[in-house]
Amino acid sequence: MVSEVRVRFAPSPTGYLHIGGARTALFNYLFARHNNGKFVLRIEDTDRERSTQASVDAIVEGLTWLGLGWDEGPFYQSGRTELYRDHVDRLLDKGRAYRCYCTPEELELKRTRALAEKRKPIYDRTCRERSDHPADRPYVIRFKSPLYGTTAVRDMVKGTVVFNNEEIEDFVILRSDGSPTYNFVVVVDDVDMRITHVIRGDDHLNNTPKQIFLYNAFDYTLPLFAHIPLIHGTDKARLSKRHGATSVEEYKRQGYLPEALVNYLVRLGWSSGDKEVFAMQEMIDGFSFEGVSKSAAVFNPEKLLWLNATYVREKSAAQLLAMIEPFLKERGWQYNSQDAKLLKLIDETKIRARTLAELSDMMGYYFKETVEYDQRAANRLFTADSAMHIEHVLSRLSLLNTFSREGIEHAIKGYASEAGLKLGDIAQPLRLAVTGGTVSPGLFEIMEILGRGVVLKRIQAALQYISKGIVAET
RNA sequence: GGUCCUAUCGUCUAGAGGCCCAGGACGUUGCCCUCUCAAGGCAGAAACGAGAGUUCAAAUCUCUCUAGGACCA
Repeated sequence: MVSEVRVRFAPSPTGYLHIGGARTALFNYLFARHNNGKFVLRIEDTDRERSTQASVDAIVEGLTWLGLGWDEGPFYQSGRTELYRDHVDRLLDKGRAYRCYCTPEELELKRTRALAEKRKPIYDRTCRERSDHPADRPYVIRFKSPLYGTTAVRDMVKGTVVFNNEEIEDFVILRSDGSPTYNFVVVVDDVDMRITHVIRGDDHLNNTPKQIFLYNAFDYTLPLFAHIPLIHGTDKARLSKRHGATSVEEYKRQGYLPEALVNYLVRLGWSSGDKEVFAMQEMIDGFSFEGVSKSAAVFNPEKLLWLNATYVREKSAAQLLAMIEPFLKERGWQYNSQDAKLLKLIDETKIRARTLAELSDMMGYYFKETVEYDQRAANRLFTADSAMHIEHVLSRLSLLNTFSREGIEHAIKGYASEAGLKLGDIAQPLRLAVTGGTVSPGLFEIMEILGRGVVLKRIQAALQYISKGIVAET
């Protein structure tokens, strides 16, 4: 029987869930699901100074929001110090590690001297064969790295990458304060959690030979590695805060849908032919490392926006209303989830909105008691001439038996043709009167949704506004 | 500085020697539709980093260079 696939996502809780981290999590998740394996969440909180519970919460919430559920964990490294200590002792007993008493000052001196003599600034292994154990001096524990030969990393993305063992020093596995180092802890944890496939950012590729040394020293079987390329900002440097929004939570707040973000992220470094839009199940079914690219990808907010828009469009009005709830609240707008007219308005508006925030903003005229006019548009459209036309339309609208889309259209188009106007000539001033702006869904639909009372009131208000302006001018 | 990774339109990518004077997507330009804005439809501009080599044939293989990135300090 082939052993079960087990992968892990192992973030440090020192900030929010980063876009890059989210994608690493996603690839792990997809690989696990594709292979009916297990996805483990491990919190790498060995850096107690910088790790916070708030950050753990943010990571958990972010993953949950994205729909990347894990099967085991979260496990915390901070609760596993015994295990690490025990493993250090095992290496010591085996003679694969040793205590190093060199002081930081000595090491610094060795380094600068090596640099001056154009040698590699790696540790010179002074303490490697030392047999005394001065009890009163602080020490670190170093791993006895092989002195010659090569180490090959077999990577599912990069292929086989060969490192010269001479390049790799006797690295520290336990600091003088007794805390284990990253490379050591990762190996112990991955073995302990029976991780079969290590999928992580390619910033770890250079660490991998050290980790392979450790696997070998413990006689553990190696996992398979997959080092996925990093995400870059527009300047091709690793994505960071100065490139704009980098936390998953920020995208949530800006009104992006999790499906859209996931879909965007999966296409950043992975492809399957020409397909662009993927449902989660399609990603799971189609995912493999064959389709993962080797080079870093630049994060493109425009494309994410486009994808988000396509997902917004596919949602029903009821779904969208539920989703924009926090956005409406934030704007102080009251609403009723059973409001059929609001649902209708959402249906009319969603095709024009790219985010939930935009969708909400575009419907402001529905919630506000009165509208404020876009000033430039008002100067252009609210003229004495258009006031005259608007007044005629007003009287026709007030005469309608039923204030329906068809009736409204008939009335307005009828007036326009009788007056020898193009529909646009009258529609734009009316739109401005009713919504306060020049951009909206179809005017007749909007009027029907707002209802006779509001429409007539707003047209009257516009007429008043215009007449005031004209008086002021003359 | 050392080691390692990478290199197709502005961006994400397809392409695994002839199907490629390079395909799709976002963005962009023009046109159509149209009450505005979107959406939609149609059309267009836009790339194999450079140089050697291998081969009848190279975006695809090899080497050098260049450029970017990551890691270690």
